Amino acid sequence: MTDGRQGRPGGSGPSRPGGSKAVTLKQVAEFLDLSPATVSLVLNRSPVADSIPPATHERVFAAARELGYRPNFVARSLRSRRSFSIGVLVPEISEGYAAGVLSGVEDHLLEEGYFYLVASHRSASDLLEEYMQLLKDRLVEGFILVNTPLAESPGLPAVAVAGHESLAGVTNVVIDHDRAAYLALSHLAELGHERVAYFKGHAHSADTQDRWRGIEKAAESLGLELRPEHTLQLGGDAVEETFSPEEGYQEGHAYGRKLLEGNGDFTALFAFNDVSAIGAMRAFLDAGLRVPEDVSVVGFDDIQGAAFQNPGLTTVRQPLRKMGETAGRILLERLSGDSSHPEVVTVEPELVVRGSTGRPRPGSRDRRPHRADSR
Amino acid sequence: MTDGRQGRPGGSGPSRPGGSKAVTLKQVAEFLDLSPATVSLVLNRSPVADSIPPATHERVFAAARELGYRPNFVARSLRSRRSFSIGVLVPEISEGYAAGVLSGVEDHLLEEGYFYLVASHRSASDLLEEYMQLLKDRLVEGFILVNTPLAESPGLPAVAVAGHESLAGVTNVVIDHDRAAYLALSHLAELGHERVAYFKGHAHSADTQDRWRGIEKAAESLGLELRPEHTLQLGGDAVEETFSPEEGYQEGHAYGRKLLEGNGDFTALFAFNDVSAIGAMRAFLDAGLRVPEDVSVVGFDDIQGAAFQNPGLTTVRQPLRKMGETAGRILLERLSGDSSHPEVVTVEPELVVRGSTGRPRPGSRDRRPHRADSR
DNA sequence: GATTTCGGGTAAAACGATTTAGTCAGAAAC
DNA sequence: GTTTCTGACTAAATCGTTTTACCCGAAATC
Repeated sequence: MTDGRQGRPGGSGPSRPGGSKAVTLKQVAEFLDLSPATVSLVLNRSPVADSIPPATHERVFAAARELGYRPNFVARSLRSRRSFSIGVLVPEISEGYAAGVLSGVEDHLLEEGYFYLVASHRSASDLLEEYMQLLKDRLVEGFILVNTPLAESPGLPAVAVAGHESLAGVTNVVIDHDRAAYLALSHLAELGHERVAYFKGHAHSADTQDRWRGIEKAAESLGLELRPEHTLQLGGDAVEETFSPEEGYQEGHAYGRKLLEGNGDFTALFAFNDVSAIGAMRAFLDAGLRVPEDVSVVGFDDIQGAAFQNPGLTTVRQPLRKMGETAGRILLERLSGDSSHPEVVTVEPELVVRGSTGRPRPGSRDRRPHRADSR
Repeated sequence: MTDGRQGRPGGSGPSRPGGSKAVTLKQVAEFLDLSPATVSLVLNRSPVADSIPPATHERVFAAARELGYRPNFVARSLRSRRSFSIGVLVPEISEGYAAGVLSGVEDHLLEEGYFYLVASHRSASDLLEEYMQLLKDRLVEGFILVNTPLAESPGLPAVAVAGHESLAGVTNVVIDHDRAAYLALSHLAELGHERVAYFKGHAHSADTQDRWRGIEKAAESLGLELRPEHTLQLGGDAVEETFSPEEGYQEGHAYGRKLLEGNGDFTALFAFNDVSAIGAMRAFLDAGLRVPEDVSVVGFDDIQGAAFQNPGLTTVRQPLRKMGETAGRILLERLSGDSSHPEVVTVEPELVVRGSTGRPRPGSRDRRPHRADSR
């Protein structure tokens, strides 16, 4: 709790509709024939007020309630130099990722009496800096940076979600990629798959590297072989560009076909994200393969559309809400004086099994496109 | 622009990293050997400062820049009783609808120097009221209510997006349902469809009624017949409940089957939203019908997954961003003194044609489930 | 030469809290 | 009967602006 202070006037209190000005501390004091100082000390449960008798405490609270006193937040902010607000920077708020994380952030903050100000920087670093400055001007007490690359330490406590760099003083909340890779691959291995193809993410993304390391470890521990010809890097030479879902889908479709054009000797695909998985799945279906009978497909993220595919996409869900909650919690802990903070916190992904994965066909060694009757 | 005031210190200005306190107006004044009043008047381009010679103006600006002066936002707020913030209330921020609208809201507000505070009330009216009060405490200058039912007038200027009621003093930004219905139905009519089935929305939603009226008008003007046996109401008796996408999909699937169990004499479906459209599309495919050859399907919303269906879902896109922008613009206009405001503003939907619609089969009059070979 | 008008400012009162350093009456200690 | 404590408060500074009501010397007007 921030501090249990300032009991909220009960729902029954007078609500001062419209016209009349808000009640100030001074008015409460006059009403009680006390000084504003006393009223303030009592309402804030200051230790200094310990010597004030219980009867007075009660009179003060009763008056505050009766008059519908609500402390002026701005005045209080000015004096105490606290805003009970934090700044959240995201690439774009309408994106599913950012929105999911925000939901978790909000949950925790509002409970503790904080609000947050959001700004979408649309991956423009000048905008990012400008917004950070504006937020500091507004006295935010800390930052949460969602998927936002940062050149230098912000001057305030900060927590990054899926941060790209590790920066001094910034805690990074990330998904446990090792675990994610293990969940996906052990699921496939248990079903009997031995030859799995992969889409790697775009070259410059931090996620790409971490995830790939996770895949290497998991493959090793599960006895799966990683073959270069089964590994396609999405995006090719694109330099950390933001792709629209549409493009991601197209890319997945193209790379799915590309996989088939290789020696095709694989029974499952672990894609880098859901959109490319869906694109690839479509390419396989178009080529007359059946999913999951001929090829199993696993995605990553669990976007909205994943469940509505035919078959539904098996995928590794990122616990966005939880990541947001964690980020919010850690930031608030730091704000209330906990100067020690971990450099990185991982959260557990979750495997969502749907229809796109199944056992490989027994004799699928030399499989080739199997013409389905329909289409 | 809010007011061009307070030239931002150029990027080259001293940035006072960490330690040293922020520069105050008083310090600037002392540095210049002027009074704080003068400096304030000049920096704010007050008309009172007209009598101050240009040379002094320049000295003041130069000093402000050089010292890296940034006005204390909170102090200014306290004095001027303005916060340059607005409160946004949404059912749940991670929902695609709210996030899309927010994106538009943000766009406009940030440009004008405003920030916004969001609170998700999760459709609990007590939470809603509590948050509104907390936001008022924080001196927000107005509200934007996204898809949020309101019992009584908030005490501040407000704009609702997809508001359920029309409330005094609250402008309602809604999609033009008449136009939306016309877009969808004229597309189907042009393709040659004559018998169209409908999913109506849940009974208690305002959208349901408006949309249905739009459908009636459009059907009439296009010479389409509305048959009761082709009209299914989603949700049955559910009382304004929030359904998860999963449930919506299931419902669409069930109702799609229900349609087929009727006399089945329809060649197209106009669903209430994308999830139910996708569910129904799946039901049709499961039943061996082909989309769009046997049945065309049109959705509503254009959710993320709509494009990734097979076939891609033709749908009426709600211009969420634009609705947010409009809401933001109208609210700011009201805040800058424009007391006249429309009661309702409609924005134009957009038809997105994908693969799920096509010409009906010529002799489809007496069609019955056509068993496809696969499945 | 006395009055008015300007030009170029400034003093000081808000805004509404928080908080430190007292004050002041009465009880306790000596 | 002083002195010393307490207990119960309060005065006033402070946070950093904004803004109204002056002020004062010099030029213009009568």
